[in-house]
Amino acid sequence: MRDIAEAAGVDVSVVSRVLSGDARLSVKPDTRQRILDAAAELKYRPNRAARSLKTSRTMELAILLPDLQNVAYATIVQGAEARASAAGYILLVATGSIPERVRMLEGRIDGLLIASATSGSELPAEVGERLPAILVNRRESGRIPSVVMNDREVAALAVDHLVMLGHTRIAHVAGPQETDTGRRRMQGFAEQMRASGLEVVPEFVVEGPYTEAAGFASAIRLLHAKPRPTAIFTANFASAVGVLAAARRLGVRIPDELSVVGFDDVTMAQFVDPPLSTVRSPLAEMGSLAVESLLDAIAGKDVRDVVVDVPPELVMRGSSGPPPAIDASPPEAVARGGRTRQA
Amino acid sequence: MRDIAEAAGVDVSVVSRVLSGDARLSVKPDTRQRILDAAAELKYRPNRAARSLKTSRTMELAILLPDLQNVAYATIVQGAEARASAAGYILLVATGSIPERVRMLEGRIDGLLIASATSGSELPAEVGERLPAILVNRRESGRIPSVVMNDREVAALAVDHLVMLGHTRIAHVAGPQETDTGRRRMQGFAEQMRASGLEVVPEFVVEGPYTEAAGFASAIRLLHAKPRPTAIFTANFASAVGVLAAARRLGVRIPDELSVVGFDDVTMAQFVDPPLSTVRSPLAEMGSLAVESLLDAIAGKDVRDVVVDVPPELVMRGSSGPPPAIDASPPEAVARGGRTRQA
DNA sequence: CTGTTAGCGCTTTCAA
DNA sequence: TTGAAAGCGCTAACAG
Repeated sequence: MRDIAEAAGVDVSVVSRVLSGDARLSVKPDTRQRILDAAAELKYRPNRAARSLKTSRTMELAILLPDLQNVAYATIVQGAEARASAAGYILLVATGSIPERVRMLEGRIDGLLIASATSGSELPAEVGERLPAILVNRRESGRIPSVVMNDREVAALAVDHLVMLGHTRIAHVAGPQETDTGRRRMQGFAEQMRASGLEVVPEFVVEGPYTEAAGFASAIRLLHAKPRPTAIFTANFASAVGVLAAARRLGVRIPDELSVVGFDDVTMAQFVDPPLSTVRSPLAEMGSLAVESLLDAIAGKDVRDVVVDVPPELVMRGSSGPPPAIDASPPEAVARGGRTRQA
Repeated sequence: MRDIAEAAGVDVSVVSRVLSGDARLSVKPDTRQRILDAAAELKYRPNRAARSLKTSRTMELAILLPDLQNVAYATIVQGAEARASAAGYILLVATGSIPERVRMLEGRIDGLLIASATSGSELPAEVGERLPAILVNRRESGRIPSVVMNDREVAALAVDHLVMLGHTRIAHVAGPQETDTGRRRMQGFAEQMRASGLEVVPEFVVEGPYTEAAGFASAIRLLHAKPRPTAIFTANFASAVGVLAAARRLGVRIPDELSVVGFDDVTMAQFVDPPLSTVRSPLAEMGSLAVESLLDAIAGKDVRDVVVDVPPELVMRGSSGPPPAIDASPPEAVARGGRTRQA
């Protein structure tokens, strides 16, 4: 920068003003141009450390993820990354233990997005205080504002789809109930069941981690129930894959004997067997809005909880259909039974 | 830091030495303790920007990924992240256009891992020069050292498995031939075919992107060939999923009529239909070694290309088996045909 | 073993 | 519209 000043015949402070893109043009166009030329000539590259030291801003954000393997988070990150870039920020992606990561990130970032599920109070004190933070895809009572999608509505849409098809014995392979998404999706399931005049049978709700293995195990249990459910709504994609595998293992045909609807419409959903009907949720939008909130928080505005209001869609594929005939009309069956006894 | 110095009754330079964990203990234990206590008391947090400005090191690395959706890269990142953390570095994960990302990362990181496929020369000049860099999972003639796994060997293992099962008409759903992994896996395929005395039929090698859709399309083509292959080796997991879907679509039974072997043993492999036989490759090790090389490069050592030497494993599941009877013994069939004609 | 000193490269008052 | 000057917090010679 000193070199540029010299080359342009001005003071470094002027160079700084020009190169920082200071909008108020208290610089003669001629001078500005000379500086710009000199900078290009000398291939000037700002020293971020010096700039950070002076401004105490790093222009870096970070997002803490539970797991890089979960493709749903990849989509959230895409949305967040796009928004962050647009605002001139770098987005750092990290996984692992929250306190440990916060300790390592501390001082290197201007703000933190937390998408990891935490068991409550393990957030270091500085998070949300000295370090602006936003919870993504989860809410928590406490000082940190959140950005979530309307999981209940999305879940309700799935249930509604199954109800419309004629299902009445609908089960739910739920996510971990210590996670906020797991709870809200289950709530949406239960609410929509009741709203449709259906009972939430306790044995038809099985909780487990968001993994294929857990989905598999849960479905095995559900499919051994008598009578068994005619439809299963799973709280994420991996679980749905597990459910499909379980049905296959037990020889339960989909969708003839069992309908399955998943959560989050990932690319692979259309390539599994059968192609998976899913509800599509606004993951990218959530990431993008989370960054927006975070930028507000950094700017010192006070930030409220946000619920992404992009309406979910249902993508119907081969894994859902009407319930098996005998189940489609249980009242008739009962009636016939009655008649039989009368006869 | 000044406050600590004051509280401990020493100079800030001593504080700096103690808190930087300077190994050479040219500090009286007593003094050291006083400083440590004061630091804890005052909740001292180092200012990274100031430190970076002085040392011109940021203790941050970055890895550039083609795509966050590809779970194989998630595993590479895990390995890299673990190694980086152990060395006190933060690992930044980024995707997108290389030149653009490099521009944004420039000055914020001490080194760069490049796992994105690039079409040749689009690497900015500073990469590998001012900014130490290592190519991960791909090689390229040029100034940047690489860390790769032995893709040829891994691919050969898959072919060998199929040959041992008795297959002779083996096809390959190859990755993009403009990527290094795509080329090397195809090479491994071809070499092992020849080593097994089998011919590489050009129509049995179909190239495409590493996606489900491409795998699907390639398999449709392969399965329309006459005679069609009895086995398909795919260059990644997503393609294998596409191949399974295609076989299903055409009513080709797996493994009875067609064996499928995938590349990269991801969790989901055991939950698809049928469970996918795969070769397991040393992804995490590759990530870890890549960071190791990068640290060497940062330290100014000269770094050579590395090939991860963890031997691959074959994980046999339901998608591979002996070829259909008529194919298992083509010589016999011919012989019988001969006899018939003789009769 | 500890203190003195200079300065990393930049921004930002303040004064001219 | 430009220049002078101070200093962000830390490290690393070097001297004592």
